[in-house]
Amino acid sequence: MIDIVKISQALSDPIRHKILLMLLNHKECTSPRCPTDLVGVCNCEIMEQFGMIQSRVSYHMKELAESGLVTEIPQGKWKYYDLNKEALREYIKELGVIFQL
Amino acid sequence: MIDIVKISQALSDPIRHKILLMLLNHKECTSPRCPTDLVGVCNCEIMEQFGMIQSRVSYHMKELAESGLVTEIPQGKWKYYDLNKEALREYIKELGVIFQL
DNA sequence: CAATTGTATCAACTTATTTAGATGTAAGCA
DNA sequence: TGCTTACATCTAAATAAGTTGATACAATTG
Repeated sequence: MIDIVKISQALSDPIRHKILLMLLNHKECTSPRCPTDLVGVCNCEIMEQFGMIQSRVSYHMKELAESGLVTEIPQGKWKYYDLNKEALREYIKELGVIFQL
Repeated sequence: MIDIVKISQALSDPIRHKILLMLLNHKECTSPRCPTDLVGVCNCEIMEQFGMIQSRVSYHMKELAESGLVTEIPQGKWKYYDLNKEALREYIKELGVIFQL
């Protein structure tokens, strides 16, 4: 079941909002370090894209994952993220239902 | 223009969420103090419904009004609030557009 | 197996949000 | 006009959220 307040909270931070958009439009990670041919965006990309340190990225990705907006895909040492469009769809659907739109 | 982050922020507080639902299902204020036959919910109702002091209600209603989710209707000494469904509709529409749902 | 790499978590700190109580202001009423 | 009522705003305090640097840990690599 969807938690409207929690998802709203996750969406209410400008950086998380940008990260979600990045996940949406992601291309394969070009870093030679990362395994290629994987779905999702890796932490290193997010760090580079926004000039954020690792623990900060980790914190925000955890928030997003706990809200359900993002799916975590651990790959050995690495961790990838995928936008959970279905959660977003349920969120807007639920808003429509409870506010009778 | 809709500010997704700001509206998400407004929605991300449990009390504000409840207030919005109250505005949605409001009936006429039964308090003998208030002028009748007015659209909207008055502050006194919100205070009573949630057992909140006046300054707290004032704070949250300002947040909601500034996000655009709520319309303020001053009536002399009183202030009434109306749920702005159109803002909610634009919010979910915009989410759909930017996240390509 | 030792060194390296990627991520998680912790503790300390900073910043933002929420709350309560006090005070201000303007409208309505005796 | 003076009193009361409804709401706004300010200040201070409490709580929550976000940031950073340090440390821990597990997977990978040489």
